[in-house]
Amino acid sequence: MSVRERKERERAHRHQLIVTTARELAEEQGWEAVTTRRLAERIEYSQPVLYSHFRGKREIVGAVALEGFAELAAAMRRAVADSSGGRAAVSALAETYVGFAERNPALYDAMFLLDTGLPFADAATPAPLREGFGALLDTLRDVAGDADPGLFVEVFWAAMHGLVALTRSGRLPAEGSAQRLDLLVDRFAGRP
Amino acid sequence: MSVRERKERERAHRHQLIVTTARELAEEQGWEAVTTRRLAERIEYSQPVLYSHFRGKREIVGAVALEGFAELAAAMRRAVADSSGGRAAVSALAETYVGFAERNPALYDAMFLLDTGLPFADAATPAPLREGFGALLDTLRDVAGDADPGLFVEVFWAAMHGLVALTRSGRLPAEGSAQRLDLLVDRFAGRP
DNA sequence: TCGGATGTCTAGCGATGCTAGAATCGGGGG
DNA sequence: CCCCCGATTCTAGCATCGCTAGACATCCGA
Repeated sequence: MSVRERKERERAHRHQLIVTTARELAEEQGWEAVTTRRLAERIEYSQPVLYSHFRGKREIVGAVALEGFAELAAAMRRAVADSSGGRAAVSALAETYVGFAERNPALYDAMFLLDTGLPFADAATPAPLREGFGALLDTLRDVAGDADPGLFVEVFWAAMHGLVALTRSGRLPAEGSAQRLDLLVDRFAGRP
Repeated sequence: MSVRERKERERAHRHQLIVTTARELAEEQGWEAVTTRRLAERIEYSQPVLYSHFRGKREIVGAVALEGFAELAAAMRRAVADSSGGRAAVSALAETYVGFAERNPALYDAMFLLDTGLPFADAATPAPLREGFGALLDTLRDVAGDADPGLFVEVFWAAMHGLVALTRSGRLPAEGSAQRLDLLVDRFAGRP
C-alpha cells in the first residue's frame, strides 16, 4: 500500500503549495489579486483542483492566516525572552507585533482583517491562535495590576491592532508611528 | 435661466438619493450586497447614471462615510456636553463612539474599514473628518497629561477602533465588551 | 492487458464593476 | 408653433470574479 502513501504525500505537498503560493501572491500584489484563476495558473493546475483541497477561497485565506499566527506567536515569544522583563518586555512585544504587521501586510490582513471563518475565543479555536494569545498573556500578566489579565490582554491587543489597521489604511499618518506605540506602552506598562 | 437651476436642483436631489439608498442598502444587507445593479434598480435609474454622479463605487462609499463622520462628531460633542467633565467625559466619549459603531455597523465600515479614497490627516481632509478629530481632541486634552494631545487622541481613537473592529469581525467575543471599554478608559483617564 | 476507480480538465453559470454607442427627451431659435 | 440639436439616459456588452457539472484521461490492481 505504498502507492496510497505516495499519493497522500503528493497531495499534502500540493496542499502546502497552494497555501504558500497564495501567500506569495498576496504579499506581492495584495489579496484582491489572489483570484482562483491566477492561483491555479501559478501552481500549474486548473481551478477545480483548488476546490478539492479547500472549500473555497475563504478557506485558503484561513490557511494562510494560520501560518501567520504560528509565526507571530513564535516571534513574540522570542522577543520577550530576549528582553529584560517588565516594561521592556511589553515594549518588545508591541514592537514585534507592529513590526510583524509591517513586514507581512498581506499576512496580517488574512489574520485580522479578512473573513476567514476561523473561530476565535471558542472551543474550536486552533492551537496557533491560542499560542498567540498565550504569548501576550504570559508577558502582560506582570503589568496588569489588579485588572483581569485576559481582559487586559484583549484591550492591549485591540489597541495595537487599531494602530496597525488605521495606519495601514492611511487613516493615520505613517510618521509618528513609533511615538504612538510608545505612548500606548506607557499607558499599559507605566513610564520607563 | 431657471431651467438650468431646476435641473441642477434635481441633479443634487438624485445625488443625495444615491447616497441615502446606498447607505440604507448597506445597513440592511451589508456592503457586499451594495452592487451597482441593485443600487440602480432601487433609485429607479440605470447603472450609468451612477457614474455620472460618482467616479465609481468607491466614491459612493466615500460619500456615505462623510455623512457618518458628521453624525459621529455631533454625537460625541453632545455626549461630552451632557457629561460632568474629566473622566466622565472620556467615558461618555468612548461609549458614544462604540455605541455609534454598534448601531450603524455598515456606516462604521465605510468610515474606518473600506477603501474610500478619503484623505485623512492631510491638507485636503474634509471638514466633517476634522470635526470628528476635533471633538476627540477637545475632550482628551484635559487628561493627556504631559503627552502630546494629538498623539494621545490618535492612540485612544485607535484603541477604540481596535475594540470595535475585532469585536465586529468575531475576533473578540461580544460579551465583556463593556468591561474592555472601561479598562481602556481607566488606562487613559485614570481610575474613577 | 484490460476494467474501473480516481483524479483532472474543459467549459460554462450567474454574478461583479464599468463603459461605448444607440436612442430618447426636451429647451430654444426660427 | 414646430422642429432641430444638444444633453441625458438606456441598452447591451466586456472582462473578470467564485464556483461547479460533466467529459476526459490516467493509473492501479487483478
